[in-house]
Amino acid sequence: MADRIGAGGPSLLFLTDEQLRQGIEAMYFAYRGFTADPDRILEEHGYGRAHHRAIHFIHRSPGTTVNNLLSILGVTKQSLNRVLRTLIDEGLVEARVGTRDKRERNLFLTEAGEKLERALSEVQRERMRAAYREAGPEAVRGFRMVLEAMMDPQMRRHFNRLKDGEE
Amino acid sequence: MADRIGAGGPSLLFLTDEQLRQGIEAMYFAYRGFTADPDRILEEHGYGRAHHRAIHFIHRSPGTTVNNLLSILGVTKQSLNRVLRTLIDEGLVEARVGTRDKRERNLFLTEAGEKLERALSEVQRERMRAAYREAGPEAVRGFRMVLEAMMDPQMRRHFNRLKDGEE
DNA sequence: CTTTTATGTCAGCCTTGTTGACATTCCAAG
DNA sequence: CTTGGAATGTCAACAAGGCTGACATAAAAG
Repeated sequence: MADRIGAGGPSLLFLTDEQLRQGIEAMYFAYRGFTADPDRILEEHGYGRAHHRAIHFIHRSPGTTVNNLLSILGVTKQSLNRVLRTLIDEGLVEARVGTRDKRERNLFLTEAGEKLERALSEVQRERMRAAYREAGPEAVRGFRMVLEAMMDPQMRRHFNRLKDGEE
Repeated sequence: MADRIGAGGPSLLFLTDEQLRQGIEAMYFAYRGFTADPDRILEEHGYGRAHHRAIHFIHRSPGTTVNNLLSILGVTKQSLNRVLRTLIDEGLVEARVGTRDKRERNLFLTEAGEKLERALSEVQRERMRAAYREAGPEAVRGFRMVLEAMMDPQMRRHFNRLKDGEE
């Protein structure tokens, strides 16, 4: 015990390599749970996580452009285009030619798109709600703080912009 | 303000759909950061996340079997085998025939394997350390609590078994 | 001896990422 | 008005890493 204190003090025990490694594994296993429920629904429809991400952020920012979506998702336009094409062809997403700049496409969910979005976010929120309830409000604040500190600066900007957009 | 209290009380504000959605987005963006640093190193070596996961858990439990790894990673043996084959062929992993049960293969990292593991976990721990330091010990406890509550029961069992194995 | 288990391997498919090349549309600067 | 460049779409090809199904082998278990 004395040597542990000598190694940095009890207040820094949460920074030991062992603690950090447990945090890494917790992050890995938790993310598996985080995606498990939506994955099941997506599979029924023949979609994947890429479709989920597009649907989520279009729902979140109706009328967003392809470029903005590319910046949030961090993939190539070809990848995103393939996903968007499917969603548009199957009537979940509508792409309206931009009013100000006609080169841009403003993306919206159709009624069918909104319906799938609700189904996906419902199960994901339910898992989050159960975890939040079990851990309590104080833990949730800590959870949010650590996650935000873990983001790349550019992702943090996107995160905060989305957050502040609907306060 | 009064209607918010009426909607469930101030202590439950962390369970509003808006709060839950922010938690979902935080999880998504943070996971991107979480994997970004190892991904860069892996790319230099021509490996992917699947190799990282195998290396991590073999390092974590030297002598583990293929079956145990399958159960932790939740992929098919064909998928895992492809990754292990590469790692064995390139001299990062050694597969010794089991002593007790000769059908089993006990997996170990070679010196080269341990070296890559150190490089990968170093950058990942560094990001985790920075986030932990910024958020503080209380936040880290909350972070861990929420993540653990978010896991599927089977993953939580794996997580706790790994955790207790090296206390 | 037969069955089950642990593992490996081959073939083929899917999603989702990548790069490169090229067409179209259209704003904006000259 | 013309032209350059930006935003977008599209086609082709490729790779990683999931998946399923089928089959082989060795060894443990009954």
